[in-house]
Amino acid sequence: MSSSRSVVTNRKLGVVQKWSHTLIPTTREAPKDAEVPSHVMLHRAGYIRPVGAGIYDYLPLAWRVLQKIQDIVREELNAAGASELLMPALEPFELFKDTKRDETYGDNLFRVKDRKGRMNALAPTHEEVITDLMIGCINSYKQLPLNLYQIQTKFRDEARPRAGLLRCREFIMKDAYSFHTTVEGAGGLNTTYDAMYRAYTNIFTRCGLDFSAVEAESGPIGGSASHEFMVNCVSGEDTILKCPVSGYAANVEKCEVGPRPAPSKGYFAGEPTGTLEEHHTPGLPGIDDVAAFMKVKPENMLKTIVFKVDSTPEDLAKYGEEWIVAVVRGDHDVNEGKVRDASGCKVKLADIKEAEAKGFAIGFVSPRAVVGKKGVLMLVDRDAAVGFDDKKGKSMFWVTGGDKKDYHVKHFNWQRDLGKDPMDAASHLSDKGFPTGSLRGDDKYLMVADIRNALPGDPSPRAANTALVAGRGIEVGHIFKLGTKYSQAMGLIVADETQQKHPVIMGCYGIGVSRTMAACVEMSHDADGIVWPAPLAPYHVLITMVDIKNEAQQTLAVKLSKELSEQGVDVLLDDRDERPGPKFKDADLIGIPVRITLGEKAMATGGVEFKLRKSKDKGEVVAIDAVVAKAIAAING
RNA sequence: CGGGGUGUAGCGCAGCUUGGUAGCGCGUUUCGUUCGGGACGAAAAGGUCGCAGGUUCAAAUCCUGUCACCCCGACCA
Repeated sequence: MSSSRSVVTNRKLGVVQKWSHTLIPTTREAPKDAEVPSHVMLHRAGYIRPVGAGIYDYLPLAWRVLQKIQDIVREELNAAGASELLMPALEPFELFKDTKRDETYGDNLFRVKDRKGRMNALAPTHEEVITDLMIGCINSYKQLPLNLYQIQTKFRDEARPRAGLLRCREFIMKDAYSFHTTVEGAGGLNTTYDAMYRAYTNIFTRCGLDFSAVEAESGPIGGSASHEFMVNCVSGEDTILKCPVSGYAANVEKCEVGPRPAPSKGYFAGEPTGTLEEHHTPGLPGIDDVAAFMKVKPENMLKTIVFKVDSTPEDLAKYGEEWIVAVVRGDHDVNEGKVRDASGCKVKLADIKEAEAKGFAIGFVSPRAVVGKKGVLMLVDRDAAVGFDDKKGKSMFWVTGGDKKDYHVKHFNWQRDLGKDPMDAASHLSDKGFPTGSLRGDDKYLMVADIRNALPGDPSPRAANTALVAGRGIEVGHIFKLGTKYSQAMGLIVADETQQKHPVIMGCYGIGVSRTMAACVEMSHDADGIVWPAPLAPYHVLITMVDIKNEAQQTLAVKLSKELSEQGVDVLLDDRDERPGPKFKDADLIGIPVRITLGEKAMATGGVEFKLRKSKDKGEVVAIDAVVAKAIAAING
């Protein structure tokens, strides 16, 4: 055994674990509060146990899976040029005050008071800590670029922890931070970002996951500055849209809608379909309720959402309070990020009381509400900015709010009922052919833009005549171009060749390690239990002795375990004094990829039974001296 | 934070309406018979009914408060 004790070795031995010597508390039933498959399976198979809301023990099997994920993460990040370090989970609260994240993170930040009465935070992420570290270590461009990462427990006081390991208050995360003097060129942020994108692709591919890399809500630098890595599975809580031709994929929060032809008669143009009728619509909370009551389809309604501009103190002094009113079709959803981008203003959903004081009858607002109000820009989604239905070849029929409580109107017409002609107000066309307006202009109070969430069936933004298709996913990784947000706020400044001082440009890159384990189970399980991809399985091979008292089986179990582990295979040996039934049930539950069963019948013919967890058949008998090679081939295959 | 729900043995549940000495299944322990997909028989251990008040001769059960957990929504670098 001397070789295995060598300090320097190129061998990696597998482990052999006897089931009776470890803790695998399988259960027939899951706790009633476990609903999602990963939660049920990880509990029943003895991987996790709840400690509190959103807090779990990782039992030996789970910890082995987590370590395998971490090993892959380390190898790929090290190969991508990153260095591992470890920062504390506990940090002084002042660090969060510098970047105002004590406010922006809000109640999600765990706060801990120490014996001296000083406030500390349990870190939800480490931008502040690492920026503070770098301030003390880095002062020249010659020391950059750098890419540093850690794998560590993170804390977030989630409003509602749920779905087992998928949304926890304490979880394991890999977080990386890169530091640069430039965005472009050698050593720039983009180079590292691309390297991390490749590293993430390698990591999730090596984990055996079916995943998509999708564009996510952009960072402060703009462009495609953020990508999410999503495990594809129907139970995912995020909706993603993909273009089947170009490979473009994006989170629904971000997804662009491809070019659509402008209305044939022009935006807003169309004859009234009838006189504007007022209808009393009491006690109808949603668009669908109103639509049903008015006997129209939601797509014939206009939904009007009031945002308030999050003004800087300077703008507030100069322009006063400013508002953005977004109009979309009733069956569409307003996308706040697109409203922000189209208007060029940071916005937030208006406070109901404040908006009502301004004269917006929240819940019953129509486009008419903006007319005559100062400091209001109306953004109209292109699908709502029409008056003529080109498909039907006749003028559109709109139902919208009555601008007073419990009233809606029918036969709203853009040109007639706004009080001003919108075609005139929005007479300037953007380079995309949209009418444009501006918040601080005089009479151009409205503009047309893409401000709604994309939907399946919408045209792809990257391929002609192609429709977007929907999928669902679980976010397991996120890479992000941070820019100078933290370096500027905290003063991480370096001098360049000409002694000019610049804030350092940063990127950050996260992987939810514990969530990846759960997402993998969501993606890969059946009615009987977990089906691990070999790279993440806690053990590669499960050897089951049908009768532990049978000496031939004992001898063979030891022999096969030794041969497999010497080849680097991790072996779990079911040596429990149980009847075969429960052993097979447990084998399926815990999901080890290869099961080798030592039983009298097969051994009488010089063989053992060999079965893959993922296959539905009953397995086959394999000659004893061929089984090691066959197992390794199956694991590597 | 809004809406809904649940706390009774390790797990899953019944009992509560109509107050009267706490039960079932699984699991656990022992013995026997079994032994290839969650065996059978016998015996046994295990619960201050989430917690605190109150009503009552008497509270798992009725009342008040409180805590915990879960689900839907809001939220989610």
